[in-house]
Amino acid sequence: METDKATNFIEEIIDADLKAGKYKSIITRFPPEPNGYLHMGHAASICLNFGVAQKYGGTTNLRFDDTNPVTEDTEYVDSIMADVKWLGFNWANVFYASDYFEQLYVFAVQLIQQGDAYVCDLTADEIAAQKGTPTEAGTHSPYRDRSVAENLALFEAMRDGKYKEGEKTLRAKIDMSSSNMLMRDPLLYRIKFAHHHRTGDKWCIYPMYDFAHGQSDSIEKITHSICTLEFIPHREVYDWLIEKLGIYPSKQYEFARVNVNYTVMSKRKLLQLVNENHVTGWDDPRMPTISGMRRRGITANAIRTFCEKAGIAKREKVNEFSLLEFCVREELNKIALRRMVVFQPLKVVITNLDKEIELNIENNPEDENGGTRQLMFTNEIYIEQEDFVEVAQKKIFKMEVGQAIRLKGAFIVQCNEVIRNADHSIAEIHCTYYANSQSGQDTSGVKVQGTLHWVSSKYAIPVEIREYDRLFKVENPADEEGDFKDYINENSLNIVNTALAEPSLKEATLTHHFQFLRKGYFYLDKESNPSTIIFNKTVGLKDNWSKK
RNA sequence: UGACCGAUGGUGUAACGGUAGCACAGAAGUUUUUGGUGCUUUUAGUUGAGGUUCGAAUCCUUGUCGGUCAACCA
Repeated sequence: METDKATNFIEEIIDADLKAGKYKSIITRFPPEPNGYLHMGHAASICLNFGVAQKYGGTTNLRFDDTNPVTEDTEYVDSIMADVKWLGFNWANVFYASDYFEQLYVFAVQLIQQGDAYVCDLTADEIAAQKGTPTEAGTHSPYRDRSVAENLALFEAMRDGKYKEGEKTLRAKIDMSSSNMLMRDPLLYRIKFAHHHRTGDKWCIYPMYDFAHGQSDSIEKITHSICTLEFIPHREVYDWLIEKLGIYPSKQYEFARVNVNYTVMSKRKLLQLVNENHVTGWDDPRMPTISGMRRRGITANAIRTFCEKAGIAKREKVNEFSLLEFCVREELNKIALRRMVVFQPLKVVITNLDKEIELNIENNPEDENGGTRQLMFTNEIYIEQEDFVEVAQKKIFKMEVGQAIRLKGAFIVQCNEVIRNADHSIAEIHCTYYANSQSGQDTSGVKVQGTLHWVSSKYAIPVEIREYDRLFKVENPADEEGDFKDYINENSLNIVNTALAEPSLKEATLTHHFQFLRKGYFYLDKESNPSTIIFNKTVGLKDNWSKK
């Protein structure tokens, strides 16, 4: 059954289970709560859950863990489904924990009948007080020994809306002196008169996570229920409930959440960034959300590669953002169409050119079948301001008076003269071109000191460029003193609106990824329109030079 | 100072009693009509102390450090 060697401890477990004949095939599930957008941490969980099922010939369910109606919404359901699909995974079924509310109620009644659950009248504060502490045993609720009949009647009355929120709960009768706080008679049901995004106002009692998750797993016959480390203490409750109920014994396994430095990876914190307008939305390109990364131009492939390289383990970890950048560049280098865009234009006049010359330039040197595009070389062009230097430096790759340089895909030009404005600032540069130096058919023999990107002033189109920096100034905002928002990098967005692009970029769509030569990888923003063409910088080119 | 989980280069991850390897990051070189890409080389690691063993990252004991748990959240 197994294809390759297990590459992590989860796969080792599955390997062993399959070999032992414990299961014929496996079923996993990805169980998001629809109360926020998916982020890189979820991507790791998605890749793991769908990945192992694929590898071992099993299936994966998408299950919305929608047991808390006050925070959940269909907006999130829609975005989650879109994100999972975009990442490239297909679920066998879409389920909702709310699909099982009736069954869960029956399970609860069974527990009551077995004497394993009771209705408790204690308030939240009272329950907290009698719960004890990690080093001190708790005390029994005075309602712990109600009769089965009384519990049954009370629980039914809870369902019927006879009590107010907080007035009564259903609790499992386990062990108030357990060293595991979660085993001290955990709540199973609470009363909430809230409108549920799917069941509407049908219910006023809702199961807690502990009484929904494992039961849902069991109903779906999930073989390997993979969750994050913080659920380790829940496993004891998970197993206890399944055993008492006598239902399909799904098993829970835990792995470490994936984090990335210089950002935060919690829905609660990301929600704050959105609500307090530190970013423009869940899909702001600076956000580590799947939708944010997608909008920025990061590909699903790159995210999957990143998750694979980040690996699966049982210890808390923080991955370096540079690993993600590497995965993005590796992918984009292969597929991005090369284009030229000048961010800060400097006019260059080719004084000996009296015609327009049509050029064909390759779309991607890494892709033989990438084809070419047409560009016009004209006697007035723009280069990058910083690509002209007045003071000669050692090892320069720039334009300089008296020196020759190549214009990418076009000709070698000799820089002759700087024309100045009244205030002595540079107005334009005058050059002459070598007619026999055309790219690909150069017979000039002229040595150049580098190659520059350029655009024709006649044909160039204005574009807006949005460049992004890390969202936080510190590696791990959650670990710092005080509020994580104190460490927000207020310069994380830089908008360039002086940029001029080669005309082919008018046709850019969201199916294209671009490399603007010598600038980085860029992707059309969803706010782009024919009158304002906007590109997001996905990631810069690797730069070994500016550091030296 | 309870229970549970964990500890391998800067970061992440392998090794399943038998040569500590890989990737990212860093450094050096090379190629290059992108200071990109490619290619070559290279720096750097087993949490401390004891034990078991011919042999320990791995097994045992113990210390240290980190994380989690006392939401009617998931």
